[in-house]
Amino acid sequence: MIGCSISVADVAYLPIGKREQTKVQNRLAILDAAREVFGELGYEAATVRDIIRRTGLAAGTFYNYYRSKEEVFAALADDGARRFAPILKSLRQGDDFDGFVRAAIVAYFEFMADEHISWMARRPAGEQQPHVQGETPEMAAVFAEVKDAIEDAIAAGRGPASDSEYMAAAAIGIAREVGDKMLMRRPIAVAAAADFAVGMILNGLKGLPSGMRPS
Amino acid sequence: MIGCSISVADVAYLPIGKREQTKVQNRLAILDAAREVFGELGYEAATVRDIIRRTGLAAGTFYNYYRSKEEVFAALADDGARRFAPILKSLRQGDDFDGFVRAAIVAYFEFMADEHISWMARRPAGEQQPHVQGETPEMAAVFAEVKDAIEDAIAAGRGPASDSEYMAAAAIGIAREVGDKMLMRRPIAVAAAADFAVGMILNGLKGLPSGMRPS
Amino acid sequence: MIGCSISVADVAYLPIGKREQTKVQNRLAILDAAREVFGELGYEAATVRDIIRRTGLAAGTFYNYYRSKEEVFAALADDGARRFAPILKSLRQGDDFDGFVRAAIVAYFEFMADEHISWMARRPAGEQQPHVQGETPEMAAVFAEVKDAIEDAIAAGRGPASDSEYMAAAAIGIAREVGDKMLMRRPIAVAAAADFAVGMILNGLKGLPSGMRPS
Amino acid sequence: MIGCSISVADVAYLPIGKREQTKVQNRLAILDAAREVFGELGYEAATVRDIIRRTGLAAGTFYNYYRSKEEVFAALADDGARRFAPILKSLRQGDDFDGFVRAAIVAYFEFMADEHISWMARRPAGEQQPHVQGETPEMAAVFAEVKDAIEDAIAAGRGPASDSEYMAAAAIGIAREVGDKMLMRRPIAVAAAADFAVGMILNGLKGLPSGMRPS
DNA sequence: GATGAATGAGCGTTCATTCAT
DNA sequence: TATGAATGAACGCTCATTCAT
Repeated sequence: MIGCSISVADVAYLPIGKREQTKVQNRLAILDAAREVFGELGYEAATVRDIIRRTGLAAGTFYNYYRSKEEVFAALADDGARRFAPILKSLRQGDDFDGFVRAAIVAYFEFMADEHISWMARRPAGEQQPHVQGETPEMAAVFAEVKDAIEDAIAAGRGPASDSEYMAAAAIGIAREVGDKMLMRRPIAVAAAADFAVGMILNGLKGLPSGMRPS
Repeated sequence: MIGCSISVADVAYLPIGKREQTKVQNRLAILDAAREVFGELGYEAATVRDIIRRTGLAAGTFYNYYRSKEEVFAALADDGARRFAPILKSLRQGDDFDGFVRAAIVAYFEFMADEHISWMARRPAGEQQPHVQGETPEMAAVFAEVKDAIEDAIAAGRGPASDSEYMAAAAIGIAREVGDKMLMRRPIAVAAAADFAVGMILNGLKGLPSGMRPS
Repeated sequence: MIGCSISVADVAYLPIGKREQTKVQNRLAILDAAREVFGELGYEAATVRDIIRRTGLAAGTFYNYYRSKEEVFAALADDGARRFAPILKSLRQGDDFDGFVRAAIVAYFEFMADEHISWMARRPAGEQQPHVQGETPEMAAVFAEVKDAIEDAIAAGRGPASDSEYMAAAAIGIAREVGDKMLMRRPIAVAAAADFAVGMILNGLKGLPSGMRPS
Repeated sequence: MIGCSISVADVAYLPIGKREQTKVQNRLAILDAAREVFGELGYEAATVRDIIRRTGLAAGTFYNYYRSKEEVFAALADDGARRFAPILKSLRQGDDFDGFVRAAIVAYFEFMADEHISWMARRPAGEQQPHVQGETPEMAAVFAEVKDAIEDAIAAGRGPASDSEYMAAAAIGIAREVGDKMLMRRPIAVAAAADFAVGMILNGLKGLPSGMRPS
């Protein structure tokens, strides 16, 4: 399990008074609500009102924690990136390119799957909104991190010697599109999707084993 | 040169009077403004009033031409798809998979380049907006067409036998990301980008010729 | 048959050229459309656009004939009053008060019934709008005329000697309310309604014959 | 004195803080403004923005209290009906028809007079709008109540045996028209107007005492 | 005179944000 | 600090009216 969503322990690791406890809880309530709203409506359609409505807090309280929709979005994204950072760090160090690619893809896909599952699980059973978009700010942020890592690795010459910018772009494109498809299948098969994506990145369509079929 | 953006001549081949001319001009002004706004803000963030403001027309005038943001967006997208249709049609017929992929990518990249150039050219020199997203509705529509074509071809078993949904997704991801990068380089080198993308799709990073470098 | 709706003959009784013919027709088209619209939507909800839409004429053409919704409403009302004038005139002359009241009520009810029937008849069969209001400007104008006549007669001392303003108000109130109910029954029974209203005006509830029942 | 219009004391019997006071004041300001606007322009012509403008509040504030023109109208009408309910209740019980009619008319006229006086009084001296229609939602609601009562009584056979629908209509017509005239006289003489209306309903013009004259 | 597109004020409503409590 | 009503800019859209054709 790579990522776990924000919890009180993440933020309040020091002895705290009643007041701070409330502050932390409010902050978490806002973040949770925001994640849901962004995931359901998408960034543009989401409004601050949507978020505060879901927290049960007063409108003004939101602004004690974040100054705008942008800021709470960034906070979520940062959280995703922060949780992903250790995994990513280890990736940047090895010098086996194939292994690096595989590790990066696996890490990214696992993160996505975890996020997606925990996000879906949090929704009440009978309450299936029709307009779920499915990408949380965390996923977007982690994607950006993976993208940077791949670009760095390729630019640093750890991969084949070709147009490094295009190479990174291609790898990223594969990761994003195959990752999205992966989330739409049941069960979510991270390993299979990662195998596919890595094979595709390294060897293209022609290098794929002919037996692969959707599970 | 595959597509050329809408011009007065396309629509008003029989200009009879001033009234008709103004109508055509206004329609084009709205379409141009809408393309810009969608390109800069994205579909969700764009508002009808943004479009109106950029035309300099009165608010009510917009509604003489289109009933909503959706409708003007659809008009732009349809135009892109319409101009792209003939090229696409020829693509779907051959049965050489490699050739098909190459043709599809080349067609898509050429369309993007044309659109991008004409879009950029239409902007006044000193007026470089900072928030340009760069994807017009036309590009989005054409991308969707190419995506369908690739998915169809792969699902029809014209490519290697593997997980066809993932295969299509991977090819699409490469096309989109490499295409976007291509537009950011000067000069815009369609052939080189297409070579890269096709090589990547078919043979992956490892199959790339080692000499490719950004021009 | 007391009233007949406006016809070409009413307005254009002189030899006329083609152009005048058109002008008359347009004017009538506008008046007819306006009557329908006012009858269906009521004065407030009706818009100039509703009227011109129904004529098939251009928007600007309306303003060659009337300057506003108010003006075309007034024209319809005037027409009603004009057609009703002769009947009313004869009423004002006799000196038998009971007879005057009966004649006034009968004339008013007959006018209403005619208008209502011809207005209903003009609507296409399958096209029963749900929001019909049922009072045309003509009816309103004729009602105002009858009101004046009754007020004049009572103020002139032709009726019982009491508070003449209240007397007229009471008579008017009866005429309006009973008249409206009359229009809602099928068949529309003018004579019976008039009998009732006259009896009520002259002798009150206690003077009514006990056998009267809705037909 | 039957009704008295809404006052702070009615609603805020336990004023706790400034917030609550302001809320009550705003609600009343909106209701007062709405009553004026409806009285002057009529329900159809009145707009939410007319009401807002007259309160001096911001546009959005209206929607903190009422969701629409319909809702604020209903609030006013409900208030009228609510204040009138006890009087009406007692009316429905007796079985002396003449007494019932008198009581109903008196109650209605007294309510109208109170409303009218308090409404006029609330207007600044120099500010006599020309377009006053004079019927507030409260009056309309109470009129509707009286109408129901009379229709019920007559339909129940408590009056003379004749066409009960027409009978009720006639009585209602008298009440409305005579009541309106009453409001235009100074001083407003409720008893005299009621005497007149009752006499008229029961015995018609011919049964009126000959000495009645406007005071 | 007829046309019908252009105009811009105005409508109902929502929203991010502020600030007195 | 939390509250939640007040604010007013902005939105999508309609309308009466004008005026070049």
